[in-house]
Amino acid sequence: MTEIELTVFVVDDDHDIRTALSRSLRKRGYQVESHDCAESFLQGYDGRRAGCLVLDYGMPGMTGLELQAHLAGMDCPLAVIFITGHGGVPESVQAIKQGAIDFLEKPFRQAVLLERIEAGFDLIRQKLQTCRKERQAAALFDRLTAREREIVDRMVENPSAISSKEIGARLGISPRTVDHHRARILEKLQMKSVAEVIAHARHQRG
Amino acid sequence: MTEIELTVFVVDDDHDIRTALSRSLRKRGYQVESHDCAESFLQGYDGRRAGCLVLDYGMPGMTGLELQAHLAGMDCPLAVIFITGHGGVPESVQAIKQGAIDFLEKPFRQAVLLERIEAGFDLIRQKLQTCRKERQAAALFDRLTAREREIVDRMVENPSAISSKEIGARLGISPRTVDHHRARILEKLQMKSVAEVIAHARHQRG
DNA sequence: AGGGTTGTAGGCAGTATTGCCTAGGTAACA
DNA sequence: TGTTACCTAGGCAATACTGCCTACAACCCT
Repeated sequence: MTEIELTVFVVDDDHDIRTALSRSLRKRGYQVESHDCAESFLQGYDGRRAGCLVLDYGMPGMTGLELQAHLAGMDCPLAVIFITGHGGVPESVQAIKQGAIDFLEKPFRQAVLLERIEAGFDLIRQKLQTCRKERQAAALFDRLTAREREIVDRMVENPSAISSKEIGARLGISPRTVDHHRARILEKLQMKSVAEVIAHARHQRG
Repeated sequence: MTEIELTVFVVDDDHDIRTALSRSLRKRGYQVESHDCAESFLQGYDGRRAGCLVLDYGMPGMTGLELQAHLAGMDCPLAVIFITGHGGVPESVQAIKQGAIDFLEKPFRQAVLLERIEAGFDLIRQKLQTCRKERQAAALFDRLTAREREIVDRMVENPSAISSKEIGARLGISPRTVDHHRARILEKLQMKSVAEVIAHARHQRG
C-alpha cells in the first residue's frame, strides 16, 4: 500500500512560533506548511490533504475555533491540535467537544506536541484507511443504473419483502424483470446473495 | 412510555457546596443524592440508576477523574459534569476526552449548571431509549438455541454463502436440517427473510 | 442511420426455499 | 420413568430463484 504523505499544518499569527515550530518539525523529517492566519490556510487547503493542524486558538480574523468548526463541516482528514496563549478551561472544553485531539497551553514542551502529532497521524491514517474502503464499496454501487439502485433501495428499506413478486408489485413491473435486474445487481456488485447486498448497503448508509 | 426517574448525583468533598447544590436542585424539583467522596457514591450506586453526576474533580481518596474512568468502564447511564476549584486546561481536556459533558470552574453560575444538567438528562434519555431498543432486539436473539445461533453466526459472518447446502457442509449436517433450523430462526425472530436476520444481527453486533 | 445502453418481459431447465408432515436419538428434569 | 426440549433428517408439493436464451421499445451518441 502506498503510504500517503501526511503534512503538519501550522497556523499561528505569531511569527516566532511559526518559524520555530516549522524549523523544528522539518528537522525531524515532517512535511510542514505554515500560515499566519486561518484565511490564508483555507485558501491553500483543498479539503483532501491529510495530516495534523497545529492551530492557535486566539487569532485576529477568523479564530482557531471557527476554523476548526468550518473544517469539521467539511469532514476533512485533519487532526486538530490547539495551542494557545490565553485560552482557559471553557475554551479547551469547547475545542475538545468539537473534536480537537488536544489543547496545549503555551509554552509547551516540544516533546508533548510531537507525541500528539504522532497520535494525530495515527488517527488520520486510520480514518483514511476506513475512507478508502468505503470509497471502494461506493464505487461498486455507482455502477448500478437508476432502476437497479431503486431495487436495492427497496430491498434495504424493507428486507422482509424482497421476493421478486413483492418488489415487482411495489415498482409496478413484472417479477421476471425484477429477477433480471437482481441478477445484474449481484453481478455488478460482485456478490452472491441479496443478503450480502443488503448487509453492505446498510453498512454504508448507516 | 413510562418516564424513568432521573437523579442528579452530587459528589463533592466540600460540605457547603453539597448542601447548597442539593437544596437548590431539590427546590427545582430534581431528585438529588449527594456524597462526600467517590467511594461513598460507588457504594450506593448499582450501575443502573440513571441521571447526571455532578462531580468534583479534586477530592481526597479516589479523584473525580478516577471515578469517571471507573464508571466509563461500566457503561452506565450517567452524564458526568465536572466542577472544580483548581483544575486547569490539561485536566479539563482529559475529562472531556474521557466523555464528560462539561467541566465547570468554581465558582460557576447555577444557571449554567442547570442547563448542563438538562443537556445531560437529554443525552441519558436518548441513551436509555437506544439501550431499550437494543435489549428488545437482543431478547429475540436470546430465544434461539445454541445451534440456531450458530447458524445465524455463519450467515452473518459470510452472507455470500447462506444456502442450506453451504451451511450444512460447514457444520457437517444435512442441508435439510439447516432448512429446519432456519425456519425456526425466522419464526422465533419474527422475520420473513434471511436478509432481514442478517441485517438486524449486523446492526446489533456492529 | 447505426450502435450502445437501459428497461421491459417471456421461456425453460435446474436448483433452492418453504411449509407441513413424520420420526428417531439424546440430554435434562421432575 | 415419563416429559420436554433439542438436534437430527427425510418426503412431498408449492413457490421462488438462477442462468441461459430471445425480444422489443426508448433513448442517447456518433
